[in-house]
Amino acid sequence: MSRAADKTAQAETLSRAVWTVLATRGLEHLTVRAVAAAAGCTTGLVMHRFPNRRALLLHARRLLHETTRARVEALESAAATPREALYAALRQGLGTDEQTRQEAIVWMGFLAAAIADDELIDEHRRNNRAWRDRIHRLVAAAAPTWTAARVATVALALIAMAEGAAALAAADPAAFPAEDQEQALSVTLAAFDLS
Amino acid sequence: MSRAADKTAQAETLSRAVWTVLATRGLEHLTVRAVAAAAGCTTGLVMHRFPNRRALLLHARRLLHETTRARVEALESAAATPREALYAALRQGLGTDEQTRQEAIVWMGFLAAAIADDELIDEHRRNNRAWRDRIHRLVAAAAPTWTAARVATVALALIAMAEGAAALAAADPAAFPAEDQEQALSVTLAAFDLS
DNA sequence: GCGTTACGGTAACATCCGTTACGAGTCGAG
DNA sequence: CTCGACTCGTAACGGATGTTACCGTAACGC
Repeated sequence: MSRAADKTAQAETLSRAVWTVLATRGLEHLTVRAVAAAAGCTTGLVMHRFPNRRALLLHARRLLHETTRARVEALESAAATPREALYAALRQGLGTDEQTRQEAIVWMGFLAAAIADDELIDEHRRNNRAWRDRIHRLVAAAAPTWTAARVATVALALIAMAEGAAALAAADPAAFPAEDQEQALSVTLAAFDLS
Repeated sequence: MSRAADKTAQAETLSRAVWTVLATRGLEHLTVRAVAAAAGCTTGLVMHRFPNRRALLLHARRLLHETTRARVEALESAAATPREALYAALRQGLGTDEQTRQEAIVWMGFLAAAIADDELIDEHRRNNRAWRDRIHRLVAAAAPTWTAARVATVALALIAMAEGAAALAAADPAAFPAEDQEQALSVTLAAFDLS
């Protein structure tokens, strides 16, 4: 038991180290040695916990997915109305503070790494489709009279906007401050009569 | 003269090789040798043309910026009205065909590489700000009665949507087909009364 | 025609990478 | 207490990477 708990705790520590390296040094410096240094251990522990580097990245990717999913679900269940839930879910997907901006950088690093890795790209697609389906469901609940086609189109527009705003803000926080992103989201929801 | 022309032509060939490697193998395999192989030469030519790998990437990044800028300006000057120009500019920023999807992948690869490179991140910011200013100008022309604040907010929403749609489509073309992206753009412009 | 110069390929260099082998230390069962 | 299994750090290996030095060769001025 405690052994198993220790193992998962170590895996989580190493995954967080992967995020740290990815956010601060970028994909090109994401080496096993750099991860070990960020986690405060040696490469021996890393390679004992994961069979190889790809498995390490895949676990870190999945843990990031799980973390953000849990956060969104908490926001969603805390919301009073579907429209509040929709706004809260989209808002956390922007790059409005240091944490979400770093998440966006890590997100993008994984995506760049997924170009040459089938498992990573599969994970990314599964993740993005689940995210789209979630927003789809919230839009449908927020606008019950809409046709399915309009729900799908607006859901796509909304997740694209959140994704793009996060990417823009992650690379240039000064040019895309939090208030501007939130304003853009609010104005767009209002234009769709979803506010 | 011919020497200078040859030099710039070679630099362009090498930059296109950088794009090819970045689009097909990803940032992790973007090595000097891979670029030389894609360009059909050896590393000697590459290192004779550019002082080091970073200069090679920076040149490829700037050439990509210049290429897309020229394409957008051509679309803009060919448009009859500001609203047509706005739609055309945003539409080419989506990931609606193989070329634009590959451009989005390359774009993202450069962004991932820029995390650890000050010159690359500066280039990216300059580029994104110019792009935002262009859309800002087109929105202002398309909606002359709007306040400056609304123009800025809507411009941000629109470039975020285009950027995000391109990223989503580049990673998962099957889930985000061209028609859906175009539909989302059209519907959003209509919601803002810009169609 | 000849010497010079720039061009580009070859090969080497030091370094860093992922991965593996091995050994010291630790914990628990009998 | 002893022995075996497990954990993790150390060190090494083969291979790849960015970069440099060197050398043949083709083009250009005189």
